[in-house]
Amino acid sequence: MLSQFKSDNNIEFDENELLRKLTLEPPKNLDHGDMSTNISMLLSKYLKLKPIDVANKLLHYIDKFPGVDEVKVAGPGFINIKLTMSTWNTCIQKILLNEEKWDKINLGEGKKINIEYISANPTGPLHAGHARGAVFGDALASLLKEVGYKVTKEYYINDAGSQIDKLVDSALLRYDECLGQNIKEIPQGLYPGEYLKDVGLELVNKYGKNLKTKDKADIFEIVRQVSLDVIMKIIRNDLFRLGIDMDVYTSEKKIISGNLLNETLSILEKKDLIYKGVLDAPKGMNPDNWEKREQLLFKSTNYGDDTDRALKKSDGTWTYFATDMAYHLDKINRTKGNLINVLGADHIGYISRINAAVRALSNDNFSIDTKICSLVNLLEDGKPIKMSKRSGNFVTLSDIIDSVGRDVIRFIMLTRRNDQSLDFDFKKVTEKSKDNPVFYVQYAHARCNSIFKSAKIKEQDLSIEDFSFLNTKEEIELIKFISLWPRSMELAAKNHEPHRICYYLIELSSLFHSLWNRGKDDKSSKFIIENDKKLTNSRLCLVKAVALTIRKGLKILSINPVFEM
RNA sequence: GGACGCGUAGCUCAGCUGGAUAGAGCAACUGCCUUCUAAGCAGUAGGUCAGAGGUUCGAAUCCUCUCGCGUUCACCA
Repeated sequence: MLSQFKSDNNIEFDENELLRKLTLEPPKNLDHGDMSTNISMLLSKYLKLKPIDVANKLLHYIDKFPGVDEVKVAGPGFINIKLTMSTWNTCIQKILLNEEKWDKINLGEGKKINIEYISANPTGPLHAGHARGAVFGDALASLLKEVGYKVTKEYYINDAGSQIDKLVDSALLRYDECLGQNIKEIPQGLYPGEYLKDVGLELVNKYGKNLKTKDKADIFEIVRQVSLDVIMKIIRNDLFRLGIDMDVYTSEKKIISGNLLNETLSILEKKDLIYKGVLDAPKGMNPDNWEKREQLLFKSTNYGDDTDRALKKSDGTWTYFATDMAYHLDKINRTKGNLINVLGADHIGYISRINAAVRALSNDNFSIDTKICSLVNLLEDGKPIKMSKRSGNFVTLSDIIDSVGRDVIRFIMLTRRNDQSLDFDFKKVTEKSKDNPVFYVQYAHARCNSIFKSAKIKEQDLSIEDFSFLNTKEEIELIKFISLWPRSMELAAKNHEPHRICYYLIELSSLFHSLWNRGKDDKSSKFIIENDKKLTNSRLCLVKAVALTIRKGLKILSINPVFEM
């Protein structure tokens, strides 16, 4: 159409440039028709005419397209297109004939993508803060899978480093305790949590008193392994209860003992990205507190970081960042595609160096998108819940699952953009009202199901033929909204923003509830009309399409649909 | 002091990557259960999108500066 228009008007413009800026999408306001385009604004520059006049020129090009009912110029020069009623009726038919496939989009094209999330230290059970990253990462993973990526869900176990020494010491204390020794108070700096009693018990079960007779250095590895086994079992169980199943658990210790650090180093060396040097004190810091040390450094500033980063400590051992680089090289090698990290708000300062690392190690072939999940404030009826890590008195993920259930946690934590902090109020999230979106969406689905029960027909027994009976404004609006589902999913996936799925479902539910209530004031608007089988059938098909879409959305969020409430 | 994020209705938040009159829920006020589930619906009221500039046909959205809030800042992990 563009080239036709070009020659007709004898003008020149860059079609690619235009197509990039061109929009053809359903407008916010449904009164503006079904599709809307800004093409006349874009062309007005070349034609040296007002957008409105351009639009009027364009009208007769557009109304020749099939399925177009009416074309109007509006506002500053938008061209609004109204599609014929039958377009929408066939739309519902297509949906029901291809229940599984009608919304398939192939954004990922089978490309691999690796998403690392949770990666909580294996020193204790998961707590509330972990829950958000866990749910977010998991929903994002299944969303990406849904749109055609090959997704690997990965957990990095930080089973090396000083926190493991602390863990071993804490475990040995509990071991003594299990052997009947009075351990009194847990010393400062060790992990006080009760869960370590299980580790002590396991050590006694496996080794009896035998560990007592040996040097600490000799038993370190044994205790370390038993502690990790017990705690990772707790963590996996917490994740299982949240409905999360990771594909890969990677051990930091294995990364260190393998050859990856050397590989990393040689890649950086070849690219001239490492040097021995001394870092300057950060701006604003008192230079008296600054100790100058010569270290092996990575030139992350070449990739936009504010300062270069240490790979080795001054005593020559690797930094955490160095092993993390090696780990990311490992992920790049395995994935040969882009990476995603889901981290907590306290890792904000880490983003730019890991970006630099991935770009350097992948030769700029791949990139990493770091999603930061902001803080979760736990509240009980508006008042903050006090937690103290010191006393081991903090709310665990397991506690939350016990009190509100998995579906509520998942939905609430996803009904917010990841970079916004989130209030999680135990009282509010179990409330059953519109204030609580979980029940709102579930209720819509339960109502769908209830209609089929009243009609004494099963979803799969509906006849999918004639939908010309669906013609009220509200029905068509609902069909239109359902047809937007693949687009919503695509946008959510492209932007790595699973919260959009939640908001879509809430809006869909709202439209459905509204349609339902119409039948209260006006009996002819009910879904089931006693003596009109055809009308009833087509309306039930619409209900089915709603139910299908809600289920698809909930499936991505790993939330079970409810059939009765 | 630097980095990153946030600032939208009294409160909690969306806003489709630059579109038309900025939207939901809660709280307030009006209505709707003999009816396919009222855990719901319809309506009223509530806004200088923190502030000031800039980019253009057009800005809550992009850029710059200012203010406020949050997270963070060397060999920890």
